[in-house]
Amino acid sequence: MTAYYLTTPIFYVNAQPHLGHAYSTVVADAVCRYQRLLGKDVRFQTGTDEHGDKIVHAAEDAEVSVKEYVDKISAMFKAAWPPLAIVPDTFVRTTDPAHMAVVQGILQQVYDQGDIYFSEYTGLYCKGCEQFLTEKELKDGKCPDHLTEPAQISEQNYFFRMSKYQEWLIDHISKHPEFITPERYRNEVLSFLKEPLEDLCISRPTTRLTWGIPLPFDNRFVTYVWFDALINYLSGLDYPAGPDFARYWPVAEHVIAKDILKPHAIYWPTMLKAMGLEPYQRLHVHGYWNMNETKMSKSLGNVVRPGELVAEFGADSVRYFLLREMSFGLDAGFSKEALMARHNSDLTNDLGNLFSRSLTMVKNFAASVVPQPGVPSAQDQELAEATLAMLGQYREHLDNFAFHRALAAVWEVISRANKYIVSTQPWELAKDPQQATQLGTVLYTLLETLRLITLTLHPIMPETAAKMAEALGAAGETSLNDCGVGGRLVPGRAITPGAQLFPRLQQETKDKPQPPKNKTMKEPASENTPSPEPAAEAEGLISFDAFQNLELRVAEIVAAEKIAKSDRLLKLTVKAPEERTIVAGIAQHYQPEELVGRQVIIVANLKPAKLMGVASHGMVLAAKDGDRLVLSAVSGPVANGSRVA
RNA sequence: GGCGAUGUAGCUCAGCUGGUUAGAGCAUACGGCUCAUAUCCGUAGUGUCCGGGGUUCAAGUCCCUGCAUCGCCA
Repeated sequence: MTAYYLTTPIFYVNAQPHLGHAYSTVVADAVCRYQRLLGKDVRFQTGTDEHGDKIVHAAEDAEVSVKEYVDKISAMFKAAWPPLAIVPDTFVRTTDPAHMAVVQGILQQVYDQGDIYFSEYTGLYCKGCEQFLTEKELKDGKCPDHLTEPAQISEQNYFFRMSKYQEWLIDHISKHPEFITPERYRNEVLSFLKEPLEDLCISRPTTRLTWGIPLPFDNRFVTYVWFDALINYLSGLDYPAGPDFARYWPVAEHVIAKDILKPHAIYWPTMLKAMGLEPYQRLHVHGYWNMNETKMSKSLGNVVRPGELVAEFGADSVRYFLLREMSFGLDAGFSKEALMARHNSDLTNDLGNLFSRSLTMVKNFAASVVPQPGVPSAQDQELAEATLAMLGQYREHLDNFAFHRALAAVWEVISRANKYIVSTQPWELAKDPQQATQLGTVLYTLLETLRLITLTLHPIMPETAAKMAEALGAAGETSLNDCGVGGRLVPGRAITPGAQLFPRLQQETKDKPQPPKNKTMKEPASENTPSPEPAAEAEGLISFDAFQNLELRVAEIVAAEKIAKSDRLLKLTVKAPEERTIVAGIAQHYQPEELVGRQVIIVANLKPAKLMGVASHGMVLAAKDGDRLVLSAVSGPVANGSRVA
């Protein structure tokens, strides 16, 4: 069996897991599941990076011992993955004795062969921070934390002779176009390598830092950062003697975010070369998730906790969103609205509904078994062929980590299948016994399409794919090579429709005049019992139901202009969160330019009306106080579209 | 400051080696169907392809330059 080895970075434990960590790890998990689908023997590794002065300081701030601190945060990372349906095979901690021993062995080896030497390092040192600062970190030439000028001091340290391997590295990258992907990062590395490489400082004196791995050849120093962290990719395989190392290292691939490109694309291959090892096969570099235009980081308050998202949307929905929304390699924007939109439109409407309507028809028109197909018509064949073509694209894109493209290809087929149902009209065929064969062919083609779609979804949405496979009676079929061919579905097999795959998320999908929930709640009441409303209305009171019918939402005004020929009306463009036009009679009280950016409360489900020729979709609430008119507002910023109740 | 990336419809983005009227999804409007989770299908718009120069018969796509955003600088 062919082997496959994929790692995420090991995450630094100075902060809790956030969306960026989750993304790297979801990507790796999805690829590993895909490789398993291809029948490979897969090893999937992640872990935590636990040494260094930042962690010592974080522990001090938390008033716990460093050991307690790293144990706690590392455990949080470990616990973060199962809820996202992420299942690593190994979880390496750099404080594991086994890892530390491997690091020391490598240091000694490289030292013995002369690629580590003792020298002097000069830099700007802040006594308050007890560390060197780069010029970028300085504010007006001073340490931003202590507001003191750092001193120019020299320190003796050990250096890795990285420059020695520069030419080799340039040559290797040039000869292996796949070594660093996407290509933009490969170019970035090559252009960086045009400048002479300096040697890498790999130690810190124990007078400054003791929380690290002691250098085996000089116990006055601990090793610093990369010679510790990067080696996890080997120590997790029991380098040097373990059988896992021999098996998996030759097929090693890494997933990283772009901020650690240089260590992985330059330090790590040269380190490996110095150790006499082959470099990894491929390095896959992804971008950042931006939260409303600012980079996500723990220092800002806009951290999204993966666990919260899973609780709100479900693991599969979050995984799908992360893989579908970001073009691998580029940055992407994250918002709950976007996640909600993907969930409702791609998952609930397109996939979930296709699945539901297809299985219901099989249940109603074919007694819940896979029907015997007849001779396929041109339309039937077209769908079947498009599905098989999709499988090819899907594989090609996933091989290249182009998740968004792979998923676009799958959803193209989902869309085709929905069109296919409309044009074949199985419910009409079902009315005419003479067309039973044709009906059978249509339903068979649909089930076959769904079976293949299900196969492609296993790596992306494991829980959903399992449910779908179960309903299709294909639970055990998880080999893309064996099952990823057409016509494999056996007529007569039982089909068992299950529960809804993706419940619609209601909170921010109030675009439609009425959510179905209200309707079903109200209907029994109006049928079975006399409505209490008339009596209440007589006293000027309305029922709660009546209030619920009113859909109030917070909307942000993004544009405002006067309507010609009207001195009272303004045409407003608002985000609620979808964009809509509302005409408001407030021109005598507000200037258009002072409205932009304001959040107001609107009635979102008002019947559209034309005012002075402009269609208005909703109404802006305002208080009337004699001649004054004051717009409604919320007392603090909230997400556009938030329900007011 | 140096190196690099990004800037395309209201939103999120796709556009490989330059070549017919610049695309998709979402959102919006209108119409149709009823198998389905009020879902699905069809139709309809809108773009100084960041600005300014240039190369070319032809540039979103190449070159120069400016602006904005982001990353890296061991």
